[in-house]
Amino acid sequence: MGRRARTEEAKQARRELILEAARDSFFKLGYEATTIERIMEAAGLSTGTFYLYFKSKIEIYKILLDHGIDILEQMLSRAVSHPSASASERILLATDAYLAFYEQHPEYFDIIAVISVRADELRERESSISQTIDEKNLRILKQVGLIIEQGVHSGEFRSLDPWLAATGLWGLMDGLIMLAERNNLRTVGIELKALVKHSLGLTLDGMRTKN
Amino acid sequence: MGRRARTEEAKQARRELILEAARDSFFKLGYEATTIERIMEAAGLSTGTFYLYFKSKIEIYKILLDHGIDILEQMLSRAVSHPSASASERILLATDAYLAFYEQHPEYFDIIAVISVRADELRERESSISQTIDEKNLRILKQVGLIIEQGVHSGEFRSLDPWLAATGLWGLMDGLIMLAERNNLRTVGIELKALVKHSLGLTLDGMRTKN
Amino acid sequence: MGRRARTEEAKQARRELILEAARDSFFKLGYEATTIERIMEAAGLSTGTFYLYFKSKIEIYKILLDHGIDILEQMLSRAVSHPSASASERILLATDAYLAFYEQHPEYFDIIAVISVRADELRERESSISQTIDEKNLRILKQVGLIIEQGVHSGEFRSLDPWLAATGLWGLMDGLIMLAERNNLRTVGIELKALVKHSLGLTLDGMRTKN
Amino acid sequence: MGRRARTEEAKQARRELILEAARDSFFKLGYEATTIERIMEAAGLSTGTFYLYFKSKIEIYKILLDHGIDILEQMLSRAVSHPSASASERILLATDAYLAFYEQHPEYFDIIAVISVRADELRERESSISQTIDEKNLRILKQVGLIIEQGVHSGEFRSLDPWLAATGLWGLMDGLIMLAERNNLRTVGIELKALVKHSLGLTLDGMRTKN
DNA sequence: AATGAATGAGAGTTCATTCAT
DNA sequence: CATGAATGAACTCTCATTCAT
Repeated sequence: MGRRARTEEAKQARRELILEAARDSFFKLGYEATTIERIMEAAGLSTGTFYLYFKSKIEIYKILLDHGIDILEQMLSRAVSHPSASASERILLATDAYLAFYEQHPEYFDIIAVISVRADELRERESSISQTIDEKNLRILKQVGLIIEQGVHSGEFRSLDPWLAATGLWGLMDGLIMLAERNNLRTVGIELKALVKHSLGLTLDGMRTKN
Repeated sequence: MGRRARTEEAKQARRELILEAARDSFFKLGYEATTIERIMEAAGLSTGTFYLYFKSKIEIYKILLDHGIDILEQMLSRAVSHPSASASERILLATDAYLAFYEQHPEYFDIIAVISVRADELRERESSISQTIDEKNLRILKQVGLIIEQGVHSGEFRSLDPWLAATGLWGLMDGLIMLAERNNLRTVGIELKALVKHSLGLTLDGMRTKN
Repeated sequence: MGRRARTEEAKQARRELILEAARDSFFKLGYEATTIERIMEAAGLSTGTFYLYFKSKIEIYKILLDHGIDILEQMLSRAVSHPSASASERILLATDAYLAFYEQHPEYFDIIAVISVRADELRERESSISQTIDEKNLRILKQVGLIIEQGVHSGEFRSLDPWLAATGLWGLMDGLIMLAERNNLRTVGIELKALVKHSLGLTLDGMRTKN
Repeated sequence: MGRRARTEEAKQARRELILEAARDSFFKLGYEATTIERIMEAAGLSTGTFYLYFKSKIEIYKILLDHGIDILEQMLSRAVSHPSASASERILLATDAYLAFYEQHPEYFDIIAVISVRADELRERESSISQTIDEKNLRILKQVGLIIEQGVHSGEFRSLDPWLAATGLWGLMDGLIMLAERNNLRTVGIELKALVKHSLGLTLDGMRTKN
């Protein structure tokens, strides 16, 4: 890449470069402690160039949030699309995918779930992005909801509100991973995977039809 | 209260005033976006006065964190001390207490659960407070763990690791309330209480002995 | 002493108490780093009381300066008043007195000779005190000048301007002690007393009549 | 110079500009009373720009101290390098150089000799600079010591410790100039040059071999 | 298009001084 | 008289953003 990104591709590549640098820094230092200068130094570019590609610090954060959710959505979609599997199995696949996302993209997970920026700031400016994020979040939840619905239909799960159940399941996953994030698990000597397996097992058990 | 807090009570009242103002601001804006000037303006006092009552910005934050956990612990202890109740019922009492804490002290909940300060800064200065907080957190978890243990002993629950289950249960509660916090529930038209009841029902069901 | 200084003596004693505390702090921490609160804490009084006895921080500094010069003047007068001694001997007595002043009242010496306050600030407000200080300084110099004059008259010293010589002698003493103050001597392994003796010896030798 | 210093020279020039402004302010107001804002206002730049060129307030002070000693050292070296001259003459050349330094660079002299910063602060941060300064000070003293040593060897001076004598000579110079600095001479109607000439004459006379 | 020097509005914190008690 | 809580201006330093180059 030359000093100037004349072609559209070169520009895109440069944009990507900045995004990566920003993602790493937001992950390592959090939103407030991340400076534009630091991002651009990591990207091997100058400070001013940042504003050629992004409008503001908060904008790039939102874009990353958006990216993260995109990746998660894709990982989930792929995981869930095993048509042959039972609903329980597909839910396990989905939660596994969530865990995998956390492990493979911890930076994105942090940005999505821990959210170190105050919601206000996130909403204030350029609310269009915020809306997009909300919509994507919803789409993910819907996927899980659909699986549960099918499980109920097929008689695998007892009669329950698929939406409620999906939301609860997702809250559970978020909550557990957050415990891990805050190092609260280490103190107790519990491993995240075991915890998820255990908690999820209980919940799925509760969802299944009793005979 | 006069213009100057001469008596010990007046001083305590003023301290409380500042704490409240700080709590509100930390809740609304997060740690970084909260400024001393803003806190003191809300308290109707001048900036310099802050340092008559507190050592630093991070100190007041830790104190609030500590307060919050204290309140939560008390609410939980009171709720859990129904000796006659079954394990399930006592767990419901505990989670109800957690929800009540969230509803009655949302600012505290935010400070405790979302924790918007970088962990580093929280640990760096005056680490004694950080330790206290960690210990209290653990104590809360232990209370829940004990209930489960008793439930296992009494045969109400099937054989399971009380610690794992308690941690999972707490993660679930955190996760669900956080969804509510982020307004994710409103979009889906779900109420927090219903969600908690539902999710908890499933989990407890999974924990119970099957015959 | 009671909580209130009703009698004139009690007030004077309190004034003295504050002055001592201030002197110690100015010596240990310098002018800028000394705070009124610290002074009054050391004096066992409250901050506000300071302004009952002194107009400002700079005023008390000037007063101490004044005190210091008073003490020095007295020590010198006493030392010099050996009427029987030769001029050289009396000069040695005077310089010894200066050294003794430095050793016995290092705090005062520091305030007088090192002068950590900018001259501007010293002159700006209430110039009357500054004038007094200047006058006293002059009086000290005059004493030394007189000794030299007598030495010249008696033929012990060769013909020289007593004022010039006195000023030079005093500058020498100040300069040497300042070297000691700045720890410059320690690096070179020289002791102040030896240095003074040596330098003064040379100068006095230069002053004496050659045959 | 344009509004922005793009080239390396322009940057150096701007750095110099700030250094000059700082030097003047340190000279006029002392270390504590000098503010970054004031320095930069004098330099015609904004406050933030200061930190583009210097790390901190104490750093720029140390740099100036260093500069000053450099200039003095050079002036002395040049003055002293008259190989043909006698030891006395070379000492006079050295002291003349010191006086010239005081007259041509009074701001630097003040920074070097009066030293208005508490030694602690000077040592605390980035102690390497402090060491350099100490070393340079020593080097200057050594130059004078060498001259005296040669004078003793050549028989021009009587047997005396060159180090002691050099230190004493330097203390004398410092002391005399400081008298001038504090305006103590003006009151007495003495001119610095005359005073130096006189005092130095006496001392040198004392150092010479008597026959 | 790219640079990075410059800006300036704050940030947290300190402290001489005031004044209600 | 004495107190010490309260003030608020001033301090050093940071950083998102701008804009001359």
